Amino acid sequence: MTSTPKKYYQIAQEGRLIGALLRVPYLAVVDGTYNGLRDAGFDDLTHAHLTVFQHIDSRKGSRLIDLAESAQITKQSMGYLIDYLESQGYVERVPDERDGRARLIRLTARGQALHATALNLVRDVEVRWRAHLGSERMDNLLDALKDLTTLIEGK
Amino acid sequence: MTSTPKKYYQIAQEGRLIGALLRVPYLAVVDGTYNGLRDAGFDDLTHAHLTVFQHIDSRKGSRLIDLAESAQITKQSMGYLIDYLESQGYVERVPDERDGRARLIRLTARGQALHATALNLVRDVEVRWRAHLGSERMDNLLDALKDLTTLIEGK
DNA sequence: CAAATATAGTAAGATATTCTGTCTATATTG
DNA sequence: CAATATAGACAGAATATCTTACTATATTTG
Repeated sequence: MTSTPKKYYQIAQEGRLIGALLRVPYLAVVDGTYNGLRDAGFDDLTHAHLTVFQHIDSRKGSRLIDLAESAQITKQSMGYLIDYLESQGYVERVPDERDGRARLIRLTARGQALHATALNLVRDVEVRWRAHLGSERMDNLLDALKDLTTLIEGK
Repeated sequence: MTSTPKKYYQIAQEGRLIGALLRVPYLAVVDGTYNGLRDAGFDDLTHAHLTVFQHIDSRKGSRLIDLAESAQITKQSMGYLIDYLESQGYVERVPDERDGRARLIRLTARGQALHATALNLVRDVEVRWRAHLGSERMDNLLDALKDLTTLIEGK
C-alpha cells in the first residue's frame, strides 16, 4: 500500500478545544455530502467543485467574480472550476443583461439535480443528529451557532 | 487588481443548514489562528503546515505515518510538509527507540513555541465566544459538539 | 462627452501541493 | 529463516491555484 486518503483539521490535545469540536462535525457534513453525491452518481467532481454549488445562487445564477469572492479563491481559479463544471454539463454561462462585461453562471438541469441532492444529504445529517441529541439540544445548538455566525460576520 | 485570497465552504441558501452553521465558526477559528500566528512572527507557514501541529504529540513526538493518517493525507505528502518544517526549524526527526524503521517527528523549541501560541489563540476565541453567548449556552454548545463528535468517531 | 479609471472575465505560464509507483531497511510471523 | 508487512524516502506525474498580463465593457469625472 502506498497512500492514505483525504480529510482535514484539528487543534487541541487535552480537553479538546473549540476548534477540534467544530472540525469533526463540520467535516462529517462535508465528507458525508461528498460521498453521498458520489454514491448518487455525481462521481466526476472534487471537493473544490462542490464549493461552486455551495455558493451559487441556484435560481438566478451568479457571476464568476462573486463566486470567487465567496469561495475565497481567485477569479482565475474559479474560472478553472467553472470550465470543468461546464464541460460536465452542471452549469452554463449566459450573458448578464445588466452588464455587458459579465456573464451569469447558472445551474443546468443536472446542476439543479446535484444541488437538490446535496441539500437532502445535509438535511439527512441534521435529522440524524437531532434524533441523537434530542430536539431541544439540537435547537440550542443551531441557535448558538447562528449567534456565533452573526458575531463573526457581523463586522 | 487581479485576485482574491483564501477561505472555504458552505452548503445552504435558505434558513442556513447545519453545514453552513458549522463552517463559519470553524473557519473563524482556523483563520483566526493562522492570522494570529502570522502576526506573532510565525509567518513562514501555510494552512497545510499547521495541520502537523494540530495532530502531533507535542511531548513525545509522532511517527510520520501516524501524522499522515490523522491528517488524512498520504505519507509522502506528510513527508513533504515535514521536510519544510524541519528546514524552518520547527521539528526534528529522531530515531524511534522501539522500531528501527521508524523515526519520531518532534517539536523543537521553536515548534513548541508555535504550538503554545496556537493553543492560546484558540482559547482566546473560546473566551470571546463565551462572553458573547453566556457561560451556560457556551457549555451547552461544547457538550452538544462533544456528543456529536463521539457519535461520528464512535464507529 | 472624452479621457481616465475600474470592473468582469480570459489566457498563459509558474509554482505549490498532493498523488502514484517504486525502493530500502527493519519487523513480525508461521 | 523465509515470507510478508511496515516505516519511510525518492522520483516523477498530475492537479490546483496563483501571478501577470490582456480584452472588452462600464463608470466617473474634469
